[in-house]
Amino acid sequence: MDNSIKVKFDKIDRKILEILQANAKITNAQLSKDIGLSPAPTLERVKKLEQSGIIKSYHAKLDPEKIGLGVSTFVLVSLIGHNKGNIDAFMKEINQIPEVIECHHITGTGDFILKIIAKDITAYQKLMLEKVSEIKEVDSMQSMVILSTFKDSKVLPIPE
Amino acid sequence: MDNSIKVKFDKIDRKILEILQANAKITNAQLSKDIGLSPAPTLERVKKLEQSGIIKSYHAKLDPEKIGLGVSTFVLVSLIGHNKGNIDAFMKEINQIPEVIECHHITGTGDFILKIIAKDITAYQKLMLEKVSEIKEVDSMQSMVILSTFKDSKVLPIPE
DNA sequence: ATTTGTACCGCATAAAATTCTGAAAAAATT
DNA sequence: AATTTTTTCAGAATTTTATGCGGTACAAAT
Repeated sequence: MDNSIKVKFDKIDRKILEILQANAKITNAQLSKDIGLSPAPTLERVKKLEQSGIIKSYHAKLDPEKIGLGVSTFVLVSLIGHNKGNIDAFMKEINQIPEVIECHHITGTGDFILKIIAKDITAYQKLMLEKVSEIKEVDSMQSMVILSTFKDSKVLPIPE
Repeated sequence: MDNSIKVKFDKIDRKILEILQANAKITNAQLSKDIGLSPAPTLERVKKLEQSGIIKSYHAKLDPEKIGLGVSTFVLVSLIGHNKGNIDAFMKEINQIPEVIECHHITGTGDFILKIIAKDITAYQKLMLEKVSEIKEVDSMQSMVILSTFKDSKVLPIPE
């Protein structure tokens, strides 16, 4: 049995997705030229991709430095227990901390990996001590400070 | 001396940035209502934020599952040497692998952390064996497979 | 061969973005 | 405190873009 949600899209749709991932602000007219269709069916395809949930949302990407966010980190977090209750409680706390941009449940070293962004090291330390460490389900943490980012692509490689 | 690029923005700009991070497809008319200005100055502010580089770009966010990307991982990579030449060579190779979505230079355990996305475990293994491991500057690697993602916010917390 | 459905185009219209002009507010200067 | 200068704003006009609507071609199925 196959429970996965299948949404089919062809070569043209794939091209649309690639373009919109890289540049969501392109006009429909330009997009239609790039993919070799007229504007009407182009827009129709985009709408379908949105409705089907293949395109989830559109976002502006900011320059962290320019808005005063100088420190980004990954944090490996181990919980004291691995039962559902603990994980849910942990997640609830994490969701209330806007500086925690990502939270993934992972295999391997720790239980979770977080991506955190803060103004500076001082603000980061404060955040970790007063917010993250305070979550009672948290056992140990290991921080990895990002020294520089070489690649941060918003374009996923669509298979086939 | 302060070499950082200072770009000032006020409370209204901050609100614009928050909104556009969460929803880049909002119309200028609606955005202007949300922030309490008329369309003309609202657009002017957005354009300035774009020109100053505070807003870097706009992107469509896709559903990885629905485009057939079932496996995401973080990989800690140690290089055999830490000199600039090695790092540059490594970066050059990494940039040619579209499945590597992110690459950050970090402190701590390893030298780099990568975010990789692939169709399935088989494709992931193949990618790691034939592409990533083959980079001669790579010493050791440690993979962390993402079991589930609880938070993946595109909204950075703007300080002040 | 006929039907049925799908995807396309071109055009008309609606909506949105953008530009322009002048007024008001804020900041700086005297 | 008054004046000048600069910045920011609103409203209307214009341009650009998105959207909706037949109508047509093509493909698959009967």
